[in-house]
Amino acid sequence: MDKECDMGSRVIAELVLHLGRIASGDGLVGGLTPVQWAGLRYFARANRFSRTPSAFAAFHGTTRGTASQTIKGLVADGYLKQTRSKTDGRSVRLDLTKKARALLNDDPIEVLVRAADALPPGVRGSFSVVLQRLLGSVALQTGKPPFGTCETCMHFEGDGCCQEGMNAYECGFVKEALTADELEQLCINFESGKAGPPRVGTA
Amino acid sequence: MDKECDMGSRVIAELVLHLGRIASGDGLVGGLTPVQWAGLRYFARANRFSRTPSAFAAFHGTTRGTASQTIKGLVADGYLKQTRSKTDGRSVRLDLTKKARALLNDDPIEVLVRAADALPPGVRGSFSVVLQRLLGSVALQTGKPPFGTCETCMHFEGDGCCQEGMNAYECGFVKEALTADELEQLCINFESGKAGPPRVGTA
DNA sequence: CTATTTTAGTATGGAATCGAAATTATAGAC
DNA sequence: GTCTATAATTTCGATTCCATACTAAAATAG
Repeated sequence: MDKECDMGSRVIAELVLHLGRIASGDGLVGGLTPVQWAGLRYFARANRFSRTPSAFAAFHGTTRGTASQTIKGLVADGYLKQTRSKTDGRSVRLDLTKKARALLNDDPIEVLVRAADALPPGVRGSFSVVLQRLLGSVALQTGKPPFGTCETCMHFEGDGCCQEGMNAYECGFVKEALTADELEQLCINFESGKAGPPRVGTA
Repeated sequence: MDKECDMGSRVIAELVLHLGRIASGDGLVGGLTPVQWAGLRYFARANRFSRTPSAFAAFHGTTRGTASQTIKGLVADGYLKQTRSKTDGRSVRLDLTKKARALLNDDPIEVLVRAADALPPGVRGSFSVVLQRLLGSVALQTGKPPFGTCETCMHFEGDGCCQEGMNAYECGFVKEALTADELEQLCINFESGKAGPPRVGTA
């Protein structure tokens, strides 16, 4: 019984790894390596506080040195643009170029996106929830940041209504206002804890 | 609407990749690289028809040359044992040594196994089904073998009852008898098509 | 039976990746 | 001012990966 459960869990773990491997596209796709694709995806999904070499290293589970190399290649090829922070002379922010956004249409994981898109909507939703739960659990065990979005972050404040003297949305961690777009972007400072806030706009 | 669906699917795809990456363990774990771990897992789960360098290359989505190198390293370190086929002088079968089976207890994906084990049984079951469906869809799009088990394979024959002149279980593709254990092992010749046969034993 | 083609597996060389350690530069503490 | 911590980069050796070429055995054609 316990054995049977354990077997099912191990199959799930192996399936996740296998699916990730064959979907990430072996070798070069569109001139980019799997690592470079991972970088492009990250900088496309991360919010402005998280588009740094260090945050990408943490997200990707590698060292800052390796991350720096990957980023250097993407900058040299014209996929990322570097801008130094004005408030912190050490910090650097990376932004995708138009060339990169165009290339993302040929992302090799589109095969997996299409596969997920073929699922019934209800199944897709619950599947996504389970994935995030697994990710949170693994992140907790390995001591890595879970990288969630504002939706379920304990630092998220605001209800979408512009009241006097306060912003519609705000991050209590960096003490800055957030645009509606940024609520869906990944953040390295994510911390689970608060129940999901009310959402407006695209329901 | 279509956009919203697409977004959810893309998030799912990225989650799968990310989860696979951070769960596969960065760098050496127990003296093995992630690729070597993948090899050990494969040869632990594949049936005797599939424990060959070519099958592993197909499963892992790499070339035969790379697979051969990985296997060479595992054989040299005493984790795999090579035996040449008696019927086909070219073919080679790889089997795990006791040393390898012992090491598999320290598999870095145990963090993901534990995470999956913490899911409610019902959720775990349906999650696994969706994973397999995604894998099948991706395999179909990329033209790779889906690598399933007898349970839903169209080549599977038999009902567990030893009748006169026929085996309890048999594979219609390689025309050989199967043991009960082998029904749960991965096979490169898997082809989806037949509804699941009745199962006996561990329900 | 012999020649050709196909298949299984193995080497080799170059490009790329990775991680550890050392380096530079800035921020903040005392 | 000095010291420590942090952000990012550089360098180096080991490893991985893929493409290509190669050997050997089996299947097929004639």
